[in-house]
Amino acid sequence: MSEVAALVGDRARAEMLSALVSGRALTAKELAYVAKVTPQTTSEHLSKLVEAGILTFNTQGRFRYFRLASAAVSQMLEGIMTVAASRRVPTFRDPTLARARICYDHLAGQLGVAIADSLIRNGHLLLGPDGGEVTESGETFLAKLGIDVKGSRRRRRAFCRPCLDWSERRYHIAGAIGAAVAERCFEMKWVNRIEESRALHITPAGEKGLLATFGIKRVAAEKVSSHQ
Amino acid sequence: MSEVAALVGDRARAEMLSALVSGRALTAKELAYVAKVTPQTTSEHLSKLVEAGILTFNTQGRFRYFRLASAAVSQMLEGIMTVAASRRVPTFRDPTLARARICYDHLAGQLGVAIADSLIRNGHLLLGPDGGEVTESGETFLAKLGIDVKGSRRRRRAFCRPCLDWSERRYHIAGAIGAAVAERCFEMKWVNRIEESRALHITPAGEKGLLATFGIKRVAAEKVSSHQ
DNA sequence: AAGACAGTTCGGTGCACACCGAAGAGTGCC
DNA sequence: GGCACTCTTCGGTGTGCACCGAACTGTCTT
Repeated sequence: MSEVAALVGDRARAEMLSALVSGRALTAKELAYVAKVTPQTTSEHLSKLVEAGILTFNTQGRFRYFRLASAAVSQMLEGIMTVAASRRVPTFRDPTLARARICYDHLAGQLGVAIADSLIRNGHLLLGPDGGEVTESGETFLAKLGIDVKGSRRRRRAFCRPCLDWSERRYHIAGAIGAAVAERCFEMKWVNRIEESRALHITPAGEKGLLATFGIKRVAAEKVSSHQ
Repeated sequence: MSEVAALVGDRARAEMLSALVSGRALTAKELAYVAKVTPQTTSEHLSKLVEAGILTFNTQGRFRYFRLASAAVSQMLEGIMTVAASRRVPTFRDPTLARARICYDHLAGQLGVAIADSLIRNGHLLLGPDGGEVTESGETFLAKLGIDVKGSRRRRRAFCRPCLDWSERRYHIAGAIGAAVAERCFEMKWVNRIEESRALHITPAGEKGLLATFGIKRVAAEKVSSHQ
């Protein structure tokens, strides 16, 4: 256990892993940039992480694209982040990140929690610490958005999993259905990735769509959450 | 994130934390013993872990009893262990640990998985990566064992949660109901804690009871699991 | 074939920190 | 009060390892 934790325990490697929780595959040079170390040092770090089964890569020409090796790794990192965040003063280095961000492959932050809330309020979703489920009305509702719930359900991975949000300290939707919702939001250009970050930008079309679909009024305008 | 992971990343501290995943509260001296370092060194480690919100302690006379600070910490450690175990060759340092052990406050290892399997097979329990639930017939069944399912359900903590077993690579029951089952097994003297370890010993009464109740024939006799 | 660029390997430097011995503070028992 | 015991604080030592510069391999471009 200590070997794995020690790998995550290095500042530079932790920065690289945080960047990869976005689910994207990044090249060694990009990772060097986010970790603020030279390519030589990055290379050492990456080979250790691959050796330990935390990352995998595939080579395309002279580029090497690194990504998290498994969902177990992603879950481990979320676990560490949750403990780390629980200690921190409620000041976020990046308020954009608290507003809307990507968490491996699904939406998180105020936006992720707001979507989950809206679905729950309207009887489309059940979500608790033990797990989650989409109701029949939810299946119909999401179909109108262009999401194939039955298809998601058939996939091997967890279908609907609660994910504890480290900034909001509440649950948002993960699993196949969480990924499907996020994918549709990208496709419809409701949200854009902000370069070099897990943060997301909500487009004007997104503001409209989110209000019309989920009744979400500008997450940006919401006060910093009021719990604890 | 890196600070928290770095704390777990030290060999001695990781040994202490592993010992505490058993859910028991241990004194500084006991932790010094499991970590194989002097009391002075242990004291430093413990104060760092408390400072970081990973451990808490309560003082009783001249003793200080340390325990994990929260369920989030426990979940983080399980996550790290899962990733660490996924890499290891399928040789366990301690086969007793693979057979039956305590995982925070519930049963794990071959025994934990076998109990979950039996309950599922008989329609008493639903358990998947997304969560779990006890059925009506399960409620009746567990009541006969002396477990108050409704009472467990009312508790604030997660009621029935899947926990990925690092030795079996399959799910066993965690959450309030998992803790309740474990507690009853202790009360009925089906299993005993083995000193200084998370491992459990199955008593002769336990062998009988487990066979009669769950149809489990000696987990000790089972072959080392056949996956991967 | 030459140059540009991505990534790796090697060798050396410097710092952070785990560790222990010695000494001190607080508690319990007789 | 005196002694035993648990735990902590302080100071000094040793080492593991992150880091970089320099040099090398491999791929793409022109």
